[in-house]
Amino acid sequence: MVRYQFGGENELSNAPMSTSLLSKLQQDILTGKYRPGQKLTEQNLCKEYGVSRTPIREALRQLETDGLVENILNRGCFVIGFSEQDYEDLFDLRKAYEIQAVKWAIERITDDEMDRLEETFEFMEFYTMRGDLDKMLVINAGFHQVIYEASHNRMLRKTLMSYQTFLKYQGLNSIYGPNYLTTVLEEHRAIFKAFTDRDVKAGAEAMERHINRAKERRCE
Amino acid sequence: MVRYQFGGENELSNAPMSTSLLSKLQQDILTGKYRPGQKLTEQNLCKEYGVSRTPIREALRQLETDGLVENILNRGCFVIGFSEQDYEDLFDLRKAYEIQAVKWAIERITDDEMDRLEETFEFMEFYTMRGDLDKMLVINAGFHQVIYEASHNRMLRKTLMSYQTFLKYQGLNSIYGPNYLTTVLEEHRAIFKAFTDRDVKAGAEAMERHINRAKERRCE
DNA sequence: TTTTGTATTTCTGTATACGATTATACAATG
DNA sequence: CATTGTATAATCGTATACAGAAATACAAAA
Repeated sequence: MVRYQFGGENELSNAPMSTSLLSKLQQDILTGKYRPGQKLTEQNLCKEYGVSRTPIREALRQLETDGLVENILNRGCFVIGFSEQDYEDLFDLRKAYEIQAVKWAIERITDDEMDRLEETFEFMEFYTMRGDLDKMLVINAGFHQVIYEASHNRMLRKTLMSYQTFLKYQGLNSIYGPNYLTTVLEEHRAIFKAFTDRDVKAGAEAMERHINRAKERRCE
Repeated sequence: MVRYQFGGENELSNAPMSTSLLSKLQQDILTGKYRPGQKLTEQNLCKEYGVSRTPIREALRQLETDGLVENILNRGCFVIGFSEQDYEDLFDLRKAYEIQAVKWAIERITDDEMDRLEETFEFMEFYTMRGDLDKMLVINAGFHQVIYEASHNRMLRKTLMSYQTFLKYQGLNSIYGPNYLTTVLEEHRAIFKAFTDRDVKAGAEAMERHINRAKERRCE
């Protein structure tokens, strides 16, 4: 079974050029360039992104399965809107999977992945001290991503990655706020400790607390 | 926010004809017509399904985001294989979501949905008595689907529906076996009772037991 | 003014065409 | 015999073409 390598924007290790088109569309929808309910005309998108209809249509099909647009026969693609309830729900869905991820990760993590987790956590400590918010956003995401990798489950990783992307562009994972940086660090420390202790139960509990707090402060 | 209506094969209420192509491909991959690692050549698929490359490619893109095939740049699509571990894991992933679904469903179920759940459960009792296995497979799936609907969360519903499809074609939700029919009925009865009692905690526990048992007997 | 019918335009769904990349076959060379 | 280089064929990615459905515009009628 082929596994993808840990990386930044691109999902696949050897992504086709059209993946960048998909990412752009995804970003433009999630950041609100295209409003919920708005029709995405293929020809307009062609002009907008400078490609022909074929790659546009393929990207739209992927966005459809991702649940970002809805395709109605012979009428076109429409941007799907999300309610306040949807946003709240998302934290619970994510929580369920993050807990499962940390459980499996603690059981299955390789030495190499453990090294990366430790390294990432140390970066987090460093940038928290420095108070570098932008770097922290990236490192925070990276910390969770190492856990996704270490869970060694493709579906779980894929889903949680897409949740991250969703939250990122919706601006729901900001860590701005009073002392959020240090409290988030402590939450992550508890998770990291569960890894060094190889304590699945503690890891699950720490992750649950982490996401619950995140939901409260609407951030990560 | 538009919601899809409860239905059989087709995900969307007004599905384009090409959705049937997607379903066929999905089925053929999951039932093993195309083996893991096998390359899916577009022209071969064109001949096989009697359409041109465009709809084939769009279907492949959707299968890619569904995680059934992997697309490698300029080399083509390859069927993804699943390990024994993957199959086991799937029950835990599904469990996490089914529990969340039943929690939300008990809180959010409408009168109309409650009627459908009751009706479905009564069918289950009837066909269990009759020992009609084929009907039970459909009704079982339907019982869960009503819960997905009642959870009123699009993502959750979509994911659990795709898990059902996966399990169906992989033959992992058979209820064949000694007394499985009656034990499954009792598990579902506990879930149904949680709805009539409006007891979220009991519902979650009943669902957890149900999926745990399902994992044990590798069925639904 | 509102509604209804029709003609025109627009857009989607599908098929086909073309350039670029990759795989294959086979001869030349060590 | 194994290996490398080249030519050919197969296949992918993208652009374009065409048929049919839907939206639009507008005139005619209530």
